[in-house]
Amino acid sequence: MQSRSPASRTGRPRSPAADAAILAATREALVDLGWSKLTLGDVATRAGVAKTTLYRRWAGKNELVVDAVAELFDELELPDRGSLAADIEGVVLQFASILALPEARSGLMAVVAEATRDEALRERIRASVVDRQKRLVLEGRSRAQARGELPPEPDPASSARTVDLIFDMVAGAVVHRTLVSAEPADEEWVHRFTGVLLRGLAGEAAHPADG
Amino acid sequence: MQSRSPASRTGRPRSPAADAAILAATREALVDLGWSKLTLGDVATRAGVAKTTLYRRWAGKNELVVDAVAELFDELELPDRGSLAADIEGVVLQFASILALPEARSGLMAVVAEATRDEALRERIRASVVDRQKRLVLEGRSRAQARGELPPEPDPASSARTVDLIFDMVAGAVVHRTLVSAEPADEEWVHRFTGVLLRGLAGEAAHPADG
Amino acid sequence: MQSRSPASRTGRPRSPAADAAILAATREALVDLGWSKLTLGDVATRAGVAKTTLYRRWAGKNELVVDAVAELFDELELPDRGSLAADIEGVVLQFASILALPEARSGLMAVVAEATRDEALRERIRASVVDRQKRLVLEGRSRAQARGELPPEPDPASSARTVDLIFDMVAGAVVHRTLVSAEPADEEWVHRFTGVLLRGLAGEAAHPADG
Amino acid sequence: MQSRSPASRTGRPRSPAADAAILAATREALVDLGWSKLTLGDVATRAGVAKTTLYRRWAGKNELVVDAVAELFDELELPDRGSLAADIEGVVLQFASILALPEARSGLMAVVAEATRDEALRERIRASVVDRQKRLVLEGRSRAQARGELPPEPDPASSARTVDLIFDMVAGAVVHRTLVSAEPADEEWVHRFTGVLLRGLAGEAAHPADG
DNA sequence: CAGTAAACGAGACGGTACGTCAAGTCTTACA
DNA sequence: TGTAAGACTTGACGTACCGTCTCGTTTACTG
Repeated sequence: MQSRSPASRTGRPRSPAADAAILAATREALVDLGWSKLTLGDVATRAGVAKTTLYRRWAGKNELVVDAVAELFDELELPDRGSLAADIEGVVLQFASILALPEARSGLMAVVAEATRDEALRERIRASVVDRQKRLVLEGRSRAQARGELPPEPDPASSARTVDLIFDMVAGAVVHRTLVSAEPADEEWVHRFTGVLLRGLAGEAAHPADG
Repeated sequence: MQSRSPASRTGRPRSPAADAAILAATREALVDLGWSKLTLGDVATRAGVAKTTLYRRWAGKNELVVDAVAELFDELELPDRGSLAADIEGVVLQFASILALPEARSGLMAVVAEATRDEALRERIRASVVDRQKRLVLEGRSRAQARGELPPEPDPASSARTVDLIFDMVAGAVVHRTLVSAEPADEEWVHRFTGVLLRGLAGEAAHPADG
Repeated sequence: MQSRSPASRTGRPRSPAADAAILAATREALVDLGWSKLTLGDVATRAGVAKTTLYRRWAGKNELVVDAVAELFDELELPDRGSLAADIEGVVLQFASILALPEARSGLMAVVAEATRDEALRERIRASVVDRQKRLVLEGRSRAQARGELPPEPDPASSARTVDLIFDMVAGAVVHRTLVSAEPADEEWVHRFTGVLLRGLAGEAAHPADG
Repeated sequence: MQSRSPASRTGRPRSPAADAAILAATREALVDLGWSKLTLGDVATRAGVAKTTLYRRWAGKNELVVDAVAELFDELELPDRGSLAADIEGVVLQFASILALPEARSGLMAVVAEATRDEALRERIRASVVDRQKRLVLEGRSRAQARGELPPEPDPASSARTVDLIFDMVAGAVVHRTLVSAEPADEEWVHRFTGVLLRGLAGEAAHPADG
């Protein structure tokens, strides 16, 4: 989340506890206040830390919230439920349950909005949140290939494009359902969505770029 | 966007030009500054209007930006390209081209983020932006039914659920592709995406709730 | 103390009560806290005014304190005690009694210190505090001339130099006695000092520039 | 300037060079920045010393600056120019030349201002700066008595009062001339001032407490 | 000549105040 | 009554120093 030159060996070392306290306080403040009313002074107070300590480690509200929210996604993992469809449903449900948390709802869309005008922030989100979860798609696919549910990938470039498409469709649909439509992404919805997605992708393998 | 009691007949009437000027100034400011640096004082100045005038018509930044962005979506229409797939590709491309506008990118996600903690704002977005475009899905479907590409809807409740699912998938995927992945939703991508979606939905008709 | 273009006729006018409240609060804070612990935020709070209102009218702590202290000196006046020596003793005692006020002690030397590196501030002090009181020296001299205690001034240039010298000696001695030596400039001291000064000046008239 | 218990005999001794470096850096910073912008962190950096080292030796900015400025006055000495008037002119000119140094101007008045609310600081200034120079007055008087220019002192108490008065008048006038009037205390001015002072004091001897 | 205790540099730490900025309200004169 | 102008209160901003602390390192005296 931040790094100093490894050469700096001198001086008082940064308190490692402060990082964790600040990120936890940030999530707590997101729940209580939401993004727009969250102030760094308040986060510092909640964390029992001076404002300067916070600014020494994060450049601003955006970066702080990205890191605080990103930690929520680290617990995602691909369950082994025996079939591709069931595996995917499981991970989509996990994703939906994270997006149901108020600390994620409030913060995530806001930093995405900020990222539309801030390339570095966009990169940080991609690195901390998005790319970190792409492993799930890859893992799910290779597991399905091992089961014989999917054929091996022929072309790496087209494979990457497919992963990206899947990710945009899954993440986009769940986010839109949860935040814009404000309806729960519950088991029934996830089941329907996964069905449409997998059937569509199955066809995609047959008609990779036709009309 | 605002209403006065019909009884107020006395006094100086509100300038109708001011509304348009303010909304245009808002979009201009969104382009120049983005959501977070946009200030109502600046919008008022750009519109050649006093801050008081602006506050008399909108409750705050959120409401103002929703209205300013909503106008952008009014130009969406369903082209008649001869087939369901082609029609959908056309409207998705239009949607993507709106999301490519900086005034939409900056503002839309931000108000969605705000809406996670503001029921009234969420309703305003749904009314001004989302529901207004659901007509496209309905129109596309009935046109396809007229062409014989789709069977008539049997059950209105399941029909509504399907429309919602389609909308979440289309809007979500385009938004995610555009704003998070920060890749253009160009013809090639839209073609692939539409293919997956329609094939998936075609199967959905056959297995409406299978396991 | 501050002036706006006379053309600004529009907009809400500045509250005239705020000026007085701020200056009084400044003196109060000088008494309670002294110069170095006085903060503009605290002054604003005491005055029942927002910090921005204060900054709209004064550029900073220095300018504010000069104005607050200058008002203290406006009450100085030359008593008519019947003789030059008695008149001067009277005014020196008044001056000493002002310097005995904690709000003057704390603030005056501090702004003089600041003024060593700020030409504009030095000018403001001279205009607000020093020059405003030179009238006392001039008035005392003309009154003494009317009484026949002093001869009429021959040369205006040398006259101005003499006034400056008197002022430096009177103000300097009282300030040093009060603030550095930290002894009271009481009647006995003022009497001795005035005696030395007047006898010295009487001689000066006879030997205006001897070697 | 600081003292440690004589019992501390063990451990690394304080660097004697650091004291000198810090005081010199303080004067340098006074010249460059003036009192109010001088920071102890900056002084430490200029002295090539850590902030902790500085705080181990001085309690704060006030004490540090008093010591740094006091050193400037140590070079004052009474020249033997053959007459009381000439001797005094000489020493007043020296005093004026010190007050003309920016490091003295900036710092001296500021610490005097601080001293109005800090008894210990006032005592430190008196010990380091004022009393140290009173020797000049005493020395000048005894030399003049040796020359027969002044009668021997009859009463020690009245003598001390006279020394104090002289000191307040000399130091006060030069300081006011230099810092408030912001005019140079040059030879011509010093000559006029000294003339007034000595003639006044000569009379004082004749009328020690009359009107 | 090893042990020890203090001084030292570096820099993080909890604070306080800074001066600025925007939000949203209020007060004026004018239309 | 609506409007433009701009003063008003409020509260957060991000920065700068304060004076303290905690490190790892250096340097004299001492046993």
